[in-house]
Amino acid sequence: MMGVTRQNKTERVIILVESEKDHPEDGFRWRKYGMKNLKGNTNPRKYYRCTYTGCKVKKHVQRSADDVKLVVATYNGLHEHVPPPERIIKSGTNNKFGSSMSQSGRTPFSLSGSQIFPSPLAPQLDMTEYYIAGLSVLPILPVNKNHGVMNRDDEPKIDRVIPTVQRSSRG
DNA sequence: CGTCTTTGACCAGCGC
DNA sequence: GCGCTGGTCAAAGACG
Repeated sequence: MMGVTRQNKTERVIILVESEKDHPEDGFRWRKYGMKNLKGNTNPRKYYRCTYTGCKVKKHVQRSADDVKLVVATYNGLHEHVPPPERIIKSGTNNKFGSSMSQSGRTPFSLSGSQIFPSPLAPQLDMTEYYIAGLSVLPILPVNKNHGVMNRDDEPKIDRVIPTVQRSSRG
């Protein structure tokens, strides 16, 4: 059936990203399955589901009512897999893992271009790093304000904010 | 032809 | 018990 379950026990990761796109790339493949206009936010919330076979990870993306440039991506669950290589390759052909890392050599963490996902069987890994790795390479900012995001079930675990601003040229 | 996006309707949980 | 809100499903259309 619908299966409308309040997953307040599921691993939840909330990431704030400054992006002009409603759905910033994170390395995984997502399929949109719904959209809803929520109260208190003029921007609609979009629901995505991981299309990876067997993966039940879901996420909803919503623009902050305070900053339209701020995209709040809430991940429900953990990926028990790694982003499909094809995805990485395709993305890398442009400016994702491939060029961005190979040329700049800068990595978000201790990850290397060939070891971005060291263990595909490590669901306990901090998936946030994966998300961020796929999103962009930027410093982490402390989250002081909740932007009024999710206050219904419990306190969400906002791991970090990722302002994807073009700061590379600014220096 | 296959995949993905869009959109409306339905159902469940919570508050009053 | 009723109403509101949030979350998900399913069908149709568009694109590669």
